[in-house]
Amino acid sequence: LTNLRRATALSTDGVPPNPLARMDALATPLRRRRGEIICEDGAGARFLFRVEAGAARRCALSADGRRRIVDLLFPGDFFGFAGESRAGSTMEALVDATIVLRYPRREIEALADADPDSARAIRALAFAAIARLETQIALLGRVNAVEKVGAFLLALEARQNAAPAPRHCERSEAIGSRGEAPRSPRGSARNDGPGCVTLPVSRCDIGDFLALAPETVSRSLAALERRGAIGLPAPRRIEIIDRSALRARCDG
Amino acid sequence: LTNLRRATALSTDGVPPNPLARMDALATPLRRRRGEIICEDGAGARFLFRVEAGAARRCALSADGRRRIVDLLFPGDFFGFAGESRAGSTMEALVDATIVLRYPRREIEALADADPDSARAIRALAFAAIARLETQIALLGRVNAVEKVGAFLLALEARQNAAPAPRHCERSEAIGSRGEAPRSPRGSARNDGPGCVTLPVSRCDIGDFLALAPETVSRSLAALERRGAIGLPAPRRIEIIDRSALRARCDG
DNA sequence: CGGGCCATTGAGTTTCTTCAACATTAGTGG
DNA sequence: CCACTAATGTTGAAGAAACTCAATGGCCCG
Repeated sequence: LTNLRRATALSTDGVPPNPLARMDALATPLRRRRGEIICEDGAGARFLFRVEAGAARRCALSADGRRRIVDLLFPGDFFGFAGESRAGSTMEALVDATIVLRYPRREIEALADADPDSARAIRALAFAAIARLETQIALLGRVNAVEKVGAFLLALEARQNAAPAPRHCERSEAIGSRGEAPRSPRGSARNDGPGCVTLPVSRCDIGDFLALAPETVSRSLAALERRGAIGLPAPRRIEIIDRSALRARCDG
Repeated sequence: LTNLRRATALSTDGVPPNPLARMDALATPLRRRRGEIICEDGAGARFLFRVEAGAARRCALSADGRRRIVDLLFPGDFFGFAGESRAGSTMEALVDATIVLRYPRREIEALADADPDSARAIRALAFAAIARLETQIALLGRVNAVEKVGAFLLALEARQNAAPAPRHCERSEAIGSRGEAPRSPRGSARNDGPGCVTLPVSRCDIGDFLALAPETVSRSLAALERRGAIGLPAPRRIEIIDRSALRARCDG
């Protein structure tokens, strides 16, 4: 995947320079503010999505009215592979100035058939999505609430660090220049400094993600702070002090 | 996916008749008995796997010695996309006469580059794996143990029914003819009749899959039986009597 | 027939959830 | 500039749920 990013960054000529750019030529960019819905229900059957900037959550409503966050999406993450025929499935922006590219599924399939490079890129994205989901399964499989939260923090840090530079600068800048400035005082999904994670989600969201009550999330964070594993300078900012203390109990 | 199966079943000529058969030409069939290891650790980085017959579980050992079942695999299911660099990851047969096809990753990638049909088939398999994992996430997100077990039963029934006929008959029969007979008195992963599921796994396995203690699994099954949702003629056989009673509480 | 694995059931304990109150912060309008 | 409001986060206490430990019985296999 790093190769793909590098190729993207270096592309300069007018011809579609790389597989991702060729795909993006088919895409419709969707710009959303915090809390706004990006797509609903069966849209996943006709479209694929990729987060370009910001962050998003994918939710599913149960019959009992409980909300489940199935996936957290950060820049570079794909979504929509499974067809998503499930009802009550929504995708919402977590921060302001979230940009999601929407690809028509049929055209993407046609592009993949015609262009092996694009097909390879799509496979890589699908495999990345699988890895993401498997990490999530390993997370949910933990027994302890503290372990769940600790592993969640490590996974979040890894994913925020894994997307260091904005890709497809030409496109996202073009969009950003005609909207408001992309800075947001508290909603940034980007990592600020080594060992420091800015949570783009509330305690309640984390709870829906980890199958925990929000109070339990709060208590688990407090417990991790007490034992010196993390620091909590602000509710949405977390310093990861003792990474091994988290990993020791949370390694899968 | 049904189109792929139909095409496979109808193929008769000598030329590699369809994408899956072209992929299978690169595969090494692995035949395992119940409990035997199919692959270990980083093998997923070099290979892809597809279950041909029987059933398998994919496990990950935590640091605390706890075992997590990350995925249950039935005929047609793929595995190995994510590279699986995680240590302590194993894949084991759940029933006798389990056959798994092992594909060299590099050759599969090369085939996908050269043959759009194969690439499309691989995408379809990857998307199916994503759907599988998302179902699993929705399962783990449930709060109640009874709900988890109920949803697990429905998902298991759906997946066992989704693979009605053995694919690639020529190949698996050729293998079966030089081994023992594929019948197994209690290990069949196939559905036996409408609304009846044969569990290929122990209560302990189910617990490792759903993040529950085996006793809780047993109690949940007993509770579902008491409320008339299921019948338990034998420990490994489950009649699904009131599907809506399971779905009402377990719909995602 | 004995041994081991699996499944079930019971009792006690830990953990998490729920309900509630309170603190903090951001946004709003006077 | 300040009060007000709403959303969010924290903390406490009671209850429910699941886990652990333990014992029992069934089944298959040697």
